[in-house]
Amino acid sequence: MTTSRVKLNNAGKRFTHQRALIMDIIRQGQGHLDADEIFRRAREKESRLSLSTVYRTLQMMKELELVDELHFSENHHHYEVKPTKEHYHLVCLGCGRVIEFSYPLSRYLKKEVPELKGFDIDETEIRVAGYCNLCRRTRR
Amino acid sequence: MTTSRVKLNNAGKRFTHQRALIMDIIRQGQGHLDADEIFRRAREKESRLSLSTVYRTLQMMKELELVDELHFSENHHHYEVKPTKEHYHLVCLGCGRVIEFSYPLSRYLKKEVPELKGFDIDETEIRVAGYCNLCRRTRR
DNA sequence: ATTGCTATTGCAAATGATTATCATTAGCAT
DNA sequence: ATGCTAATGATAATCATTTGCAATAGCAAT
Repeated sequence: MTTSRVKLNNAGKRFTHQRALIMDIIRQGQGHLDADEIFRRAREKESRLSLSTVYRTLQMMKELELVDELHFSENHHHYEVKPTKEHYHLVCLGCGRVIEFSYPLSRYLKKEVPELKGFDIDETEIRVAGYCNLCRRTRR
Repeated sequence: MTTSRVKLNNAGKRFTHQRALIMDIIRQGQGHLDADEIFRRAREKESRLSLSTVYRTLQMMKELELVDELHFSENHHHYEVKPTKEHYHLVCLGCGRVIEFSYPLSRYLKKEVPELKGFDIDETEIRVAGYCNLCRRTRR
């Protein structure tokens, strides 16, 4: 998409086809791919792509606020395109499935808590962990 | 403390002094130590302690619900004793400082969202990232 | 107390995730 | 088309966590 090209150029960055590819994959990934999965999918199109490039691109897109990094209960992160509508995540501890839900933060959380604690909010993440309807059946 | 001893025994686990030490350190750590910091502090008392033991103990304490694992914007986790009062965390992106705030989840988030999505909730984590009053001054 | 079973430990090596180095390649302003 | 320099690929380095295994030590039964 041309909008990311503009955003990159404005930041003095180059619009490479590796970056375009990685962004496309995240966009199509429906919001919860990890670096390695992005790498594997991108490699099918561009077999010489390096994993370093994936990490570097993710890092950069985070800084330019084109993507958000999500922190689930794992030791790697997940990525989604910067969302237009406010939403958070249910993560299934059984199968790893991620379900989005929309939720407008209360005034209390957005204004009063940060004021009380003298804090400038950059981003808020809500992660609800549990078991999806398939997995709770299967559990012992 | 004798309560963790009982909890361990009930689960068929042994109460070793390594485990007692690690729990004490987490308890005194005021809720946001990572594995390596726990290891370093424990080592001052018990110089032969192994890092593996720290990881294994954390894993076990998580399963027995003696500690909670927190996921900040880093690639390692942090640990706190299972809290008695509901609270969540502000994390400073400048200095890493962690500030707790109490916040009762809305009925909507606790009941309606999971029902709507067919989800059994295990735990909920809210992470507010930003800059504390010291760091927002220092920023360019 | 002593014994015996086996969970737990320490150590070292293995694995997984991410970052850094550096020579080569390729955007993009001119 | 040209030149400057950011970005890439490949590899090695680093950080975080897990695993395998022989030695050790809880703890239940004597």
